[in-house]
Amino acid sequence: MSKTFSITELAQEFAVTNRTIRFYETEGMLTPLREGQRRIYRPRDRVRLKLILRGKRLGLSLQEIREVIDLYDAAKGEAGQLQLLLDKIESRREDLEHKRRDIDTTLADLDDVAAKCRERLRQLDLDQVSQETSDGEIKSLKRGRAAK
Amino acid sequence: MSKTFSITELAQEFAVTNRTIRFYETEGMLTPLREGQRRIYRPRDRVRLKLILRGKRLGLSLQEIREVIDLYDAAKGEAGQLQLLLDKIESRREDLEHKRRDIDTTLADLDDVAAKCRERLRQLDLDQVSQETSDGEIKSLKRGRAAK
DNA sequence: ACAATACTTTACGTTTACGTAAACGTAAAT
DNA sequence: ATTTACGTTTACGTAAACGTAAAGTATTGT
Repeated sequence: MSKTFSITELAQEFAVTNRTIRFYETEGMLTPLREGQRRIYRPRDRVRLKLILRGKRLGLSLQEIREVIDLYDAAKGEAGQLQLLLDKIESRREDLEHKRRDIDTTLADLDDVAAKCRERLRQLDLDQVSQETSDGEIKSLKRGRAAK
Repeated sequence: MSKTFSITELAQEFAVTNRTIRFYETEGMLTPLREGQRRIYRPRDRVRLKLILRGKRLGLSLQEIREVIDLYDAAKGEAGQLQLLLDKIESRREDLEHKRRDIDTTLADLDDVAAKCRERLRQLDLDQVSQETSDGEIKSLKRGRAAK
């Protein structure tokens, strides 16, 4: 009923190699069906791959990604496990929020640098204009006027 | 005038090994002064180390981190370079914002799982209470009532 | 029938980011 | 004087995450 995918389809959709997808399988992170020898990926395999790649973008190791995915799966688990699970989730949340703050800080820093950049560009423009109006033509680009 | 640090001070402050700090130096990412044979780290070295480690938490490779740091340094660069620099900054910003969205998505997912978790816990509690009131004591934990 | 296409397994190679051990230098404390 | 603490260089080792052939299988179009 629901759609399935070949290895190459998935590889292309997510811009990874077939080898990478097979590797994730040997690591027990994907479990496609087989049709004879060929791998058949169901939507749930695709979701998993998506989770794996998202984790990678965040700099998680495959081991950490495995743990995250286990969190999802563990939602099937029973009581005693549940509190432990909630604890793990909380800890993961703290890690992610830390990363979020890192990102925000970095973005602010980049803004800062970009602002100084644009300022400097404006300054160079002005230099040029005043040279045009006072000189009638541009001789050469001034260099070395430090931005303090 | 301004404070300096020994390698171990820095290592402890940021919870890395001395080896790691030396490694970053061989990679040209840190350039401490020397006092005889010993390395003397200035505040700017400390800032760099902080940038490096922040980058690592975000999953950047040392190469990528180098490029980010170059962006900061390149703020000394002149005109022709400036636009190119702004472009690089913009591209890095997009990458970070992508990661931010990834994080938000993941946080939302985790919330979801946690919610289902708590719900299931409440359910288990209720089962237990009804068993206590109807039975007078707890026989065993029910299992297998799928959450659908 | 046969070539092309898509997929498979097996297995060794590679890069990154350090770990770890060996052997030694320098300065302060006992 | 020598132990202790802290640092140094040199160099081989290693785990993670794939890359990259090599050689075989299965299906599909002509």
